[in-house]
Amino acid sequence: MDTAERTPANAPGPAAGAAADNARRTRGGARTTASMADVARLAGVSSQTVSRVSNGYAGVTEETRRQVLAAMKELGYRPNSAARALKRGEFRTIGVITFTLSTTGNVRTLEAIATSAAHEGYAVTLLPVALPTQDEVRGAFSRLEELAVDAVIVIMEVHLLDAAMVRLPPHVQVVVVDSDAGDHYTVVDTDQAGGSRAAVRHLLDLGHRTVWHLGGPEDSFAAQRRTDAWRAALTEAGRVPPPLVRGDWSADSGYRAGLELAVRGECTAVFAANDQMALGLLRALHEHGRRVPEDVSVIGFDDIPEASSFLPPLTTVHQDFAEVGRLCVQAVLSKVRQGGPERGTTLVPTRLVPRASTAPPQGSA
Amino acid sequence: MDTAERTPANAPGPAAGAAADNARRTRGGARTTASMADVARLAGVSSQTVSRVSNGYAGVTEETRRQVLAAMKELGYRPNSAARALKRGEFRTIGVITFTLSTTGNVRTLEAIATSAAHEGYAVTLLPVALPTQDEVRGAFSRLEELAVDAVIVIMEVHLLDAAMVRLPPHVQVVVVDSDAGDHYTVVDTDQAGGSRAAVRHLLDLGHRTVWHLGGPEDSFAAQRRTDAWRAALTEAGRVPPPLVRGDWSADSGYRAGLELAVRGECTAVFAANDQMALGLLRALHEHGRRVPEDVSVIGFDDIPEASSFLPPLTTVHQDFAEVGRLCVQAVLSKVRQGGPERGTTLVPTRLVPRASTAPPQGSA
DNA sequence: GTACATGATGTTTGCGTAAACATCAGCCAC
DNA sequence: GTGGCTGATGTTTACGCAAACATCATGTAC
Repeated sequence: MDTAERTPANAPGPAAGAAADNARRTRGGARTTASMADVARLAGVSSQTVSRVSNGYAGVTEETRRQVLAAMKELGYRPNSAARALKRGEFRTIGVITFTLSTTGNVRTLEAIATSAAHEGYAVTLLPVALPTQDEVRGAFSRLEELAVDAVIVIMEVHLLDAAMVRLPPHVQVVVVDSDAGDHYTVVDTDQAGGSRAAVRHLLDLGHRTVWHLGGPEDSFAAQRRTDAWRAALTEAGRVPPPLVRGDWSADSGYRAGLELAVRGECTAVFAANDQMALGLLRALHEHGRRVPEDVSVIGFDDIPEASSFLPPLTTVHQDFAEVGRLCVQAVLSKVRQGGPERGTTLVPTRLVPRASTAPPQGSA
Repeated sequence: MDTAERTPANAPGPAAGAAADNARRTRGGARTTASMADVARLAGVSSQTVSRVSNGYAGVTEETRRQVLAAMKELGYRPNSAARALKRGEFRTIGVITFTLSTTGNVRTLEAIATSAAHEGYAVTLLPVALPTQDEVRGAFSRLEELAVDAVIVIMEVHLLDAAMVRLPPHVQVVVVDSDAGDHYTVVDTDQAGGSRAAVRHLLDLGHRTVWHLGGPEDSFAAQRRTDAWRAALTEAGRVPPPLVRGDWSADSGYRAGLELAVRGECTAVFAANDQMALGLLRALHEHGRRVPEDVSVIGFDDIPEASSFLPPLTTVHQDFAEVGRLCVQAVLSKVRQGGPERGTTLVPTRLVPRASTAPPQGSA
């Protein structure tokens, strides 16, 4: 019994040796970190007192606290988060499930989530889904089931989530970005409709007869909403929506779509559903000798950092990803804390950023 | 009592009633998930047998296994990872510390890390560092100290890591991306030098007298290495390196630097340290009436997806971020498993992607 | 038939922490 | 001074899991 001869008092005295021994005891040959008990022995207090100091509870003498802190430092003590999580029943971790990080929006949102979460003392665990297939999504969620998270933020179309028939750990709260499922989930999203409307109005106000649209992929809810809003804004203004041209968000797809649009002389204004496609579009127009903005005006969506360096600098709709991320964390944590499954959609406003790719039409009219 | 009439089989019998009670016991009013004990009671076996089934050990009768699985399903049992981690002494989690996710490289590497880690049954926890200041870095690491991770991958300059004087939890293994500190850490990185050399050679082979360089920020090791290799390649070829122009990786900074370069008639070829700066450079050259590639050849680094849609499509050096991420995970897990602190640097090769922004010089020579 | 292996299962224990409860000294009121 | 009362600290316990060990049938060798 190494601890048998411990002198009571408040002070370790001869027991200090045993404490040190214990602190560097091994498990399976590997050095283990010191536990609360080790600190307690070295400081000559009970482990509960160490716990109190560790968690910053009142009711510990300044003297005792100092002693404990010193012991912690000497042993290099750090709380074992597994034990802590087990005891407290929470992990202080948020899981984020997202598709490919190749779109600016997802990345910026993720970054904002991580930053906000850190601020709240939460860690963020990343669950990438390589492909938007049911199997992949289901795989991610089944990994999630075994994962140590208190809440989940899903950055993806909710219909894929439903389609995957995932069952989440029952107590895990979910917030979804990019969806219209506000009646089933808590949703935080950019005001896609408002931004699209602003883009269309901007072009109409410049004097264009109508506005063409280079839309995103069919299975994207965000793309769908931008397209719907484009159509609605035109109809409201009494204009006839031209046929829809679709891309897949990539610059290449924008280029291919642009090849079609470039040969249509009647097309003087295009609203691209994101900046990357607008980039490809600019290239296609350029190659066909159609000047921007003299012959064709182009407006994008997102306001990626490079947009101001396009040729010409791109007029676009700015999204506040940081705010989206912040609101996601706030929403999901309020659900965790209050348990309430508040549903509904929160929209983050957008802002039109006029640059050099839009101008009044010059050829016709 | 729905389960009360269950016949004992191997045991409890009258005790079964308590099982149901316990399975739906509450904690602080909130419903708790079922534990192994609950499953065991319902299945009429010991919790150890449940554990065996849960972990796929042999030595369980098919009959028993079925019963246990059925009970698990009925109760919606999922293993508590905190308890598991506490018991096993490992978290199956890798922490990733990184600066801003606004650079393609970091993001792509992160994504590859997450994917590889998932493959190995590991989760990835993200620790963002908002600003490259010592305080921020130190903050990230102090959060890390309380974090449940077995290993850490650092995507940043190691000198910042050292400067922050961080002490990592002793048993946590580290792998660093983007550094030359292979003698102190395990480093995985792109072959910056090889890629830069290839870029310079490509331009010289086209007949350019020399190659200008639009370098990255001074505090970036990657930028430093690209710059060094550029200089070395020129010197080797007997050319005189022109003065260095620097940006900060952003397209805007490339534009500003481009304004300087555009007015220098003797500049016929530029090697930009990344594609974003190349984009800004293209814009500046265009605005000054200098055609690319006829008057000036431009080559980038990274091969971001948009590079093929630039005006003109950008010749660039392709980085295999997926491979970098994969190797990081492999390296860090081998350290975790073998405990060996193998140091040294692993380089991932690059590949030159010729597109339309480079050509033989036409004006002079 | 006894002894002894084998395989299936049950029992005990402890991981590190923190809540709940217990103790104990000092202090105040009357 | 006796009976609370307060504040500081110690003791017990349980969180959920899985390793280590214990048990107990059954089968098999001689």
